[in-house]
Amino acid sequence: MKVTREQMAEHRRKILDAAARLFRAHGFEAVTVAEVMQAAGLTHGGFYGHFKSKDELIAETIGHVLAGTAESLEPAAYAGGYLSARHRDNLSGGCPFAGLGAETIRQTPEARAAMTAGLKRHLAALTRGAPGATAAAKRRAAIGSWSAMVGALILSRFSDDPKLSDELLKETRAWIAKGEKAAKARA
Amino acid sequence: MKVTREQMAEHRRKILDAAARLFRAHGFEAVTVAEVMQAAGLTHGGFYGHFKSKDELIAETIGHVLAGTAESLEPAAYAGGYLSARHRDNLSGGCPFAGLGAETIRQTPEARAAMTAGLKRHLAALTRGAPGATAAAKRRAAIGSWSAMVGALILSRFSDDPKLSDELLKETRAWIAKGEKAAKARA
DNA sequence: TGTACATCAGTGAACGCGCGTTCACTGATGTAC
DNA sequence: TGTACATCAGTGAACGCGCGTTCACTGATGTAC
Repeated sequence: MKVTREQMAEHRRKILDAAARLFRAHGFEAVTVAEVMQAAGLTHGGFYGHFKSKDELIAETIGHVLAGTAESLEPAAYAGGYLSARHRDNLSGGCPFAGLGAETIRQTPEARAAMTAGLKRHLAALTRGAPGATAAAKRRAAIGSWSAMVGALILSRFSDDPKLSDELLKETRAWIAKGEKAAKARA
Repeated sequence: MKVTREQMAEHRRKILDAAARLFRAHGFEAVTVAEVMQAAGLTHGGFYGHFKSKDELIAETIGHVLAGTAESLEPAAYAGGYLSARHRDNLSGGCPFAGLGAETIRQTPEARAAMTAGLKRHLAALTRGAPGATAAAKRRAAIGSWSAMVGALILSRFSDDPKLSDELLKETRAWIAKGEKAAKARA
């Protein structure tokens, strides 16, 4: 049955929220449209009233989950939470770049564009917060430490040896902190 | 029809080679058993004479593609080829950790174990080649720079802006080289 | 070494299943008067 | 403001398709004698 405009907007938000969690937990391909709709409290048939296709949902979900980035992020401090066991073990609420970045390569141009736009905003925030004598040095520190965070989180997540997994997080945190300390001394 | 034992062993190798290329190019889920067998020059029905299931193929393929690691790798030098446009654009022949690591989280325990074993060997080689005053410093440099390589490759691959994509590779190379130079000065 | 035949790697049609998507229908909404 | 009805968001059965896997069959291999 028909619902109010406000309810429909809320349904759309719920679908995107559910998709954001399910995609990060299981990947784009393994999650079905019916699962997303059930998680949103709806039936699968209504999906196509909100989105043209599953591919459109994927692109919209990336934009949705990456909306609202911080203004400025200090890389070493940010790495403290990012490279934590809590974040590693929280797939469905975790970083979309680490969870879905590799899969996004094979998605539609719209999905890649949404992911790229989010990455640019995130790097801008890290660049603002990074130490460094010059703008180029700040940018370099932001890119280097952010790449290390994403890589370490992915490696630590698939590692089935808990000691190695923890070591990857801890040593990458230390590596980023060391680079930052050196940059601060120079600045 | 029956083939010689040598031919059967070669067929198995061809299946694993084809799977290694296809999985890296399109991911574990998007590649079908029939596609792998066709790429190996066989028909899909014969697949189950070589492997118990697609899941077993996945685990065996990871072990196959990660077999034969280098003895010692110097991180900054290794990053030169790893963080290159050539490697970024070569999905099917590229690094399995970057291409399949994130997806491996949701695969069977056997697949994760094969990936973890390969990562340990790779980190050992990078640790041997890394600069540093102590064993702990070498290990830290290996983990930090390797995480940055994997992360930067993934980010550069999904980025649809060529300038950003190139910048990610270049700045991460520079970031790793800078860290290495500082470590060498200390050692 | 040569022959007879049991073995078994590979073939290709067929299976059951779950997916993305469609569609006829329902009934509350919200607009025209 | 109240009423009549056209609109349309959501439902759930159904669709076509492609997947992983099975299986009866084929015919070359390789062993027993």
